[in-house]
Amino acid sequence: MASLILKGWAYRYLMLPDGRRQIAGFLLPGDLCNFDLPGLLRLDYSVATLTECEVLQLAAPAIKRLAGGSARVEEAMAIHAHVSGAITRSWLLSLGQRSALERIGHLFCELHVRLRCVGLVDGEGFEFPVTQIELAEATGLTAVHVNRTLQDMRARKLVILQNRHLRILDFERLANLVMFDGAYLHPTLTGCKGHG
Amino acid sequence: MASLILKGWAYRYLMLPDGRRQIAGFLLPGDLCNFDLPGLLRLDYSVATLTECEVLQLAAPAIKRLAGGSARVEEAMAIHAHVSGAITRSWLLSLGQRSALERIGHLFCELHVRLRCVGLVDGEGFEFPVTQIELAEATGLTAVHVNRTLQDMRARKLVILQNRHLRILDFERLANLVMFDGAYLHPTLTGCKGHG
DNA sequence: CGCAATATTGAAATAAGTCAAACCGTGTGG
DNA sequence: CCACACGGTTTGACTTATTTCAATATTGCG
Repeated sequence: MASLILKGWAYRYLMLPDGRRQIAGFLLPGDLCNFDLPGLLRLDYSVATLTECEVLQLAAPAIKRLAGGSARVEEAMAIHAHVSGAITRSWLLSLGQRSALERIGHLFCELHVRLRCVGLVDGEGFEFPVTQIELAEATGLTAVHVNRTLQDMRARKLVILQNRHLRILDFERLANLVMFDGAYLHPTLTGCKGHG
Repeated sequence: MASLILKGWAYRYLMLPDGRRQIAGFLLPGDLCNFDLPGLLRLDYSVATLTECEVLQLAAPAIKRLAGGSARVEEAMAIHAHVSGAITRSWLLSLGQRSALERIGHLFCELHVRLRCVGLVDGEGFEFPVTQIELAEATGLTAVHVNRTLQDMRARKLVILQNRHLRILDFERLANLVMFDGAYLHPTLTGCKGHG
């Protein structure tokens, strides 16, 4: 059994017994999650939603039928699995090596590209239903520091973030500044037809 | 095509264009890596070795034959894939939320459990061919800070690390201190037959 | 209106980083 | 067999990015 997100935002997270929490990835429309685990495996993370979501539940036999029937579907699932691992690794790189501004900026770029692939970005940017607290939990920073860093980014005219809406003012410049290279997202294989 | 590590240590890593480097996981005997990627996918990470390694290369058709032929093998590969994702997520939790001592201690616990599963731990601990520099790159810290933290751990009689050999003096105490819970490694499904 | 959740601000504290030197073990070559 | 070169470790003094704490706005919403 797997879940295909049709609409809305969700996220994966892990927790420490003392309450510290780490968001381990955002789940956007088009994303797959909650795979059936073989045998006695226990899931190591939890999932929560940020907005109302529409989710298509795919029962195991249906998946097998689909995947077995068409090489296309099988390949798409392999691509999805790989890209989703690559995203997690890119977060690892961010948390381990990047500064606060770089982490937040890189995340913005990731989400921009992923949302663009599913047609959720327009000239005005995109809906961004993530509080500063959650942003902090995703980037391994403090909400206070996220706030200050966001102000810095605003002052530098990198982004406009208000009313749960994010707009990247100059994608090239931001991507350059935070060393974002979207190749790992394979946007061309993931629904999006190029153009920047 | 995949590679099965038979002997030796290796690791996955990612790099930033300016040279910063993040180790994204250690590859130990019994681990699988370098899967064939569908179509035009480009691998987002690199692999390097810490010691001489013996690696069994499995060609794609051979894998398919194996996996298709036996539900056991297929399940084992699914378990491996899941546990290896869980390890990456646990690193994310470490980098995002844990202190220096917790990160290093947690990594020691992870490696202890994984190596025990493949019979590479005895009463004296285990071989640990990782320099402090690499330990720093794995934990998102500075080599200098790793050094000082290690001294602290030594002083607290948590571990003995010398001559590329690591010994955890009181696993329970260390695991408790750094909030290590090995459930995500599923040691019982991964070769090891229990006993603490 | 008025709560409850967010966002923002300021001042003070601290974990971790930087820089730079010294130290150590070990293998190599003269 | 000594010297010295190399990678790794250790040390000290100092800087800084980020956290902490605590108060004050602001916003969305029933």
